[in-house]
Amino acid sequence: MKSADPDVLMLAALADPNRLEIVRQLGAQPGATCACDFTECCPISQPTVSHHLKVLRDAGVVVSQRRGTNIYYSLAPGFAERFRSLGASIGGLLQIG
Amino acid sequence: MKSADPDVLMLAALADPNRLEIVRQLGAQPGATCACDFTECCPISQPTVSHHLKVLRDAGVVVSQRRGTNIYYSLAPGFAERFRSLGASIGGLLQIG
DNA sequence: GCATCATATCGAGGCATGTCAATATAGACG
DNA sequence: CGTCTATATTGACATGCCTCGATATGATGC
Repeated sequence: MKSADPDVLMLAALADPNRLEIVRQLGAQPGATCACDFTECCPISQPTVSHHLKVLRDAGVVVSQRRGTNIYYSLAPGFAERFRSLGASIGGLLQIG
Repeated sequence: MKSADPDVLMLAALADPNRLEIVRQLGAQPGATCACDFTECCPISQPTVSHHLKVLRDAGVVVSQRRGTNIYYSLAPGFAERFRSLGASIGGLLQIG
């Protein structure tokens, strides 16, 4: 069943309420966000947050960066472009305006 | 866990290889496509195609229209816009170009 | 080295989802 | 009405995913 398609992987990564909330928070903040902050935004435990971050990382949605003990996450460069071009490839003929 | 968020619903609907293929085919073709044509594009049975089409319909991704015995599907009007605005709400600050 | 904090991994439980065969519904045409 | 084609629904099974508690890893400071 494993879909090797990176587009499906990206969509699946976003298709979870908690992960979408994480990604939205990352998009709303200018810099990077500490992983510890996500335990507050979502009603899930720390291991679950870590799991979701791994899914997002594997899908190429976010990137991580160590800073001392903490690990900071931010949207992957080129993610917005990837999302946009996927939308164009899907509904290309309908983008009238 | 039922996510009432329509964005999550839309993303989940697209996050399946066969459904994404169906949606891509709908986006690539100018008019509407007969449901019977999707049994060729994907290696799945007719009931499964019908199930996927229902998921896409429930998520507001596609719309159906009866024409005699056949049922024709096309991308829902406003889907492209919905997808685009979701991308903007996620990666808004990163859309530099 | 040892204690501590932050994050990741492991293992398991429970629910959702994709898939199919079988059957039902709906329309078209005699 | 009966038959045929096209699509949807049902029921069942297998697999996958989200979640957690427990534990491991990794970095810091004493």
